[in-house]
Amino acid sequence: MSDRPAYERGTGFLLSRLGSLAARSWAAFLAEHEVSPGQYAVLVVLNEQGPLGQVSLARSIAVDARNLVAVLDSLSERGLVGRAADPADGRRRVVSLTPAGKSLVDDLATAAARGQDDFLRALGTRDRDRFTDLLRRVYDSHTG
Amino acid sequence: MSDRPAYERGTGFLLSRLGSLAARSWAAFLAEHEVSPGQYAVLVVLNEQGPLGQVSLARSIAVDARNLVAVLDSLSERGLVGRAADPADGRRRVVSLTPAGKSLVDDLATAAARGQDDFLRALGTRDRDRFTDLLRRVYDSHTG
DNA sequence: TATTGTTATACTCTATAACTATA
DNA sequence: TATAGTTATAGAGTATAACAATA
Repeated sequence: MSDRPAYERGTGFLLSRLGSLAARSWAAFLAEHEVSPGQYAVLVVLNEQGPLGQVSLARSIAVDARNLVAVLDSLSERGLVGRAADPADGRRRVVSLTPAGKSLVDDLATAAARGQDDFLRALGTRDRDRFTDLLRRVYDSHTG
Repeated sequence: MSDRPAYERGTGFLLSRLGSLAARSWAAFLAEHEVSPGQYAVLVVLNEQGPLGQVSLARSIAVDARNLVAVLDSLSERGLVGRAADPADGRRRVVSLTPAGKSLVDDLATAAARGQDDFLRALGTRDRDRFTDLLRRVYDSHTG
C-alpha cells in the first residue's frame, strides 16, 4: 500500500489536481497551433461521430451548450466547421467538420502523441497503456 | 485495442477532459463544506509535510505562488492555518496547520472517500486501486 | 543580483439567468 | 409545454507584469 494515509489522496483529489496540471500542459501544446482545448474537443468528436446538433455535441464533450456557442463561432470563422439548418427541424443547426477541419485534427493528433511523452515520464510503456485505458473507461461513462 | 483511431483520444486529451469533469465534481463536493479545491490542497499538503514556506507550498500543490496568497488569506481568516515570520530569514513566512485545520482535513477526507463512488462507477474495486496508483505516480512526478 | 512575498490586472473556463424561435 | 440555440453576465482559476523587503 502506501506510507501515507490513503484517504487524503483519494482518486477525486488526485484526478482533480492532476487534471488541472494536464489541462495546462495540454492547452500550452494546443496554443502553439492556435487551437483551444474546447475547440479541439469539438473537432475530435465531430471527426469520430460525424455531424451533430449543438445539444448532442455539447453533451458529447461534457460542455454546457451555452458555452459551446462562442467556440463554434470561432471554429466557423476559421472555416474548420460548418453549421447548416436542419430542414426537418427549424430549431436545429447541424454542425459538421469541413475538409480543413478534418485535416487539422489529423495533424494535431499526430503531433500530440509525441507531446505526451514528457508529461507521462513517470510511467513505462505498459503502464501508459493501462492508464489510458482506465481514463477512457471513466471518461466514456460520463459522456455516453 | 479500440475501434477508434487511438491517436485522437490520447492520454493528454483524456486526462485534460476527465480532469475538467473531476474538478467540477470535486469542487461541488467541497463547496458543501465551504472549502475550495485550492484551499483543500493546501490543507492536505500541510497535513502531510508539516509547516512550509509559501514558495515550497506553492510548488507542492502545483499552484503559482502569486495565486496562493489569497488562498492563504482566506484560510488564515478562518483560523485553519497560521503564518509565522521565520526568525532565520526575514523574507519567509512559514505556513502551518492549526488544530482546527487539522480537524477539518480529517473530516473532509473521510467524507470524500464516500463521495468518489459515483464518479468512478465505471471501474471495479481492483481497477480503482490501479487507477489511483497510476494517478499518484504521475502526480508525484510533477510536484516532487 | 537572486529570492520571498505581494498587488494589480487580464484572460479563460464555467455557471446562472433570461430570452427567441420552433416543435 | 418542452426543446434548440443564443446572449449577457458573474464567478472561479490561471497567467503576465511590476513591486517591496530581505538575502
